[in-house]
Amino acid sequence: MREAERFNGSAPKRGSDGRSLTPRKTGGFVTIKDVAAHAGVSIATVSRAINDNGYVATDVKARVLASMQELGFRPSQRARSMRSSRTMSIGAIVSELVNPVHLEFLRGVESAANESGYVVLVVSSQGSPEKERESLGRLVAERVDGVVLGTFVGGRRSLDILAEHNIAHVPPAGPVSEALNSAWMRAEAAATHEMGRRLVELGHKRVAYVVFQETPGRRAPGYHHKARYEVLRELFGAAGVALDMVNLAGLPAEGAPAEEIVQAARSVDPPTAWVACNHILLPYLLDGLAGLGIPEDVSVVGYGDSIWAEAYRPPITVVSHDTYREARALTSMLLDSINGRPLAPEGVEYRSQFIERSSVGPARR
Amino acid sequence: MREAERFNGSAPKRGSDGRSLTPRKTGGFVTIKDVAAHAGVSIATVSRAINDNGYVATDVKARVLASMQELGFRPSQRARSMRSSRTMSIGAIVSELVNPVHLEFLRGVESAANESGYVVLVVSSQGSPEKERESLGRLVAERVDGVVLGTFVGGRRSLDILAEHNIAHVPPAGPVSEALNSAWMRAEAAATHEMGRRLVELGHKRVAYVVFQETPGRRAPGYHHKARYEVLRELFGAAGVALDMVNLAGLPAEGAPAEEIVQAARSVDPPTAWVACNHILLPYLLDGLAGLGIPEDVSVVGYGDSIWAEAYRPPITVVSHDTYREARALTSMLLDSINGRPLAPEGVEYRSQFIERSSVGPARR
DNA sequence: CTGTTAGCGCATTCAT
DNA sequence: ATGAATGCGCTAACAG
Repeated sequence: MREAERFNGSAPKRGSDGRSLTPRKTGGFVTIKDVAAHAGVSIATVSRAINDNGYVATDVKARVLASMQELGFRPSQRARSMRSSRTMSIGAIVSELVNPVHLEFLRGVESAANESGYVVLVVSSQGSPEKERESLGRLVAERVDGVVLGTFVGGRRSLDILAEHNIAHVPPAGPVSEALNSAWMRAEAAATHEMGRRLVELGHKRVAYVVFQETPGRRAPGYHHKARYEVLRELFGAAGVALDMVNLAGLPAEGAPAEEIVQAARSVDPPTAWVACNHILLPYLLDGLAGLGIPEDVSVVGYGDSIWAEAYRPPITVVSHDTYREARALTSMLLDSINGRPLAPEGVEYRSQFIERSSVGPARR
Repeated sequence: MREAERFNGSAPKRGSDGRSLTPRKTGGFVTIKDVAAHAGVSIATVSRAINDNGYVATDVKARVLASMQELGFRPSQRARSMRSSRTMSIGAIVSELVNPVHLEFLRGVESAANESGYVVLVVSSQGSPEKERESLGRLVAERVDGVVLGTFVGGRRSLDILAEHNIAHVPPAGPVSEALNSAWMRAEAAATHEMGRRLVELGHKRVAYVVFQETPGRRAPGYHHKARYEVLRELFGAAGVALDMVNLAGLPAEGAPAEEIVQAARSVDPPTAWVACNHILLPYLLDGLAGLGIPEDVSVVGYGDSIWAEAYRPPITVVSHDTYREARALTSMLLDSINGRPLAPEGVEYRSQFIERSSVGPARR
């Protein structure tokens, strides 16, 4: 049997022609009215029974619940939101769905949201501020109760969309251009500083910091790596260590190592330590450095940890933080705010850490 | 400034106390009524202007559009769905948000959905059939127009939830217990067969197939690896190669290699080739095999590709398919069906491939 | 304790 | 070409 046939059979589409003249009868879903009729009560009673709200005689309630079961009734959350102005949904936005760290983020958001009965709308900006605004607009149209910002690229203008529509969001809007979230930034800066000091200690004199190049249409989630870069620049400046920014035009093509990395590694005075600003860059960096011994020839550091970084030989040194935990905490905070619950006074606790593994060693002389 | 304070300031919650006496005025969103008042027309005219539907005088239309702009009006998709029985949303369900392959899947779903103006609700089952049903129930409550099944664990009973509510879904429901999707399975079986033949050819006499152990509360997305295992068992049976199933109780703890793998590798007659049934298992497998030379001592094969598998030294041989492309195609198919568009007669084209890299070599004698 | 009613935001029909 | 009125499914106010 062909695929398409089986598909058709399994999923008859509702309201088949796109333009029936009368409002379609809710696409064949069981409604509260059906339940009311079946149980021989009014819809108000059904509503009360569902929500355990107001007075309902015990036997009546039992009858209603039985009818619900039998008919397979699921109250429409959409209809509910019409009245309550709560949609029980939140949005999560990330720049691109390619970085395993984003998956950690989504996992955190989803788990915290689900625990509180919320669903998560996932949208991405694909690195484009324009696309980002479009995606946020979609979340507005869906009237999500709040938005968790993973990575975002549009800066203040994007946030204004949410502010304009009075949609709660985390992290809170600070001066985005400086640092999205100062607590996060502080933790990250401290760990970055620690990492930098270690490289200095090991005698590295030239360090490469690998980032994605920004283009007009495609921006990197800016506040992260720029601030880190500043930390390193300052530290290295004082210690007499050169810091090269290596810009990748994009994700290298399949099988071909990144040209920019290969070039930099072949230069007259090549870096003896390489830092990938981004977890997704790390494997590409490693691929680009193929042939060089780690850490005999070059040391390697990544941002963001994963089982792969740990399983790599040698295991890769990273600066990382528990994205899952932080996303969970951030989401809980958002939901607390939405529901008027008291917020934890300390906010989300960010803990970046420098995890030294054997990919880092003394600079080659 | 403390986190919580900044947060509160940035996201004033709407309808602060949980029980205002009158229906809340839509949480402060601009409505079609506001636009109508501002433009000095009726709401019907605004509606027509937005949707380019029916007759609207050109100048009136311009005025309405200007008012929309000025007021920052975004039509509520939720209110729209009330009438149209189309929510312009679809659900995507995966077992767990940990496997990078799932991220590829979500990326495919999201991109295809967005192109058609749909938003994606992401839910997970966390490997539990019960949780899966709950999550699907949430999607039903949200009245999604369709669901893309990534991995799922609840079998027929889960699908029945969708069928009961007449919600379109892909892949189509076949006899789940045998194979969710025969086209997919065929492609996967062919590539698996090729991989197995190669191992035989290289003289391997004992092969380990590493999977996650199922427990009552936690099931592996079954149809994948069982079917593959069968392919290998048959092939190896004929060739006189032993096939060991190595069950991992769960994800190994941080830093500690999986006990089950270490044990099997140390046995009297250890496997000379190892196959990870799952991309997320691969790094754990590599970690567990640490100390053994690849491919001198043991050969390694993974299911599902990623840049990490490629960047690993040696690069890891995999059986993989383009999850992103397939998820996109699957989603497009779902949307075509929902919108009554003709379906591509051939359905989704699945292409599994055996990608041999240097992690596979002759069996050690 | 229960039923009737109004209205959430929007698209649509029917009058004008 | 436009406006008034209706109803999608549901909850909450009010009247029995």
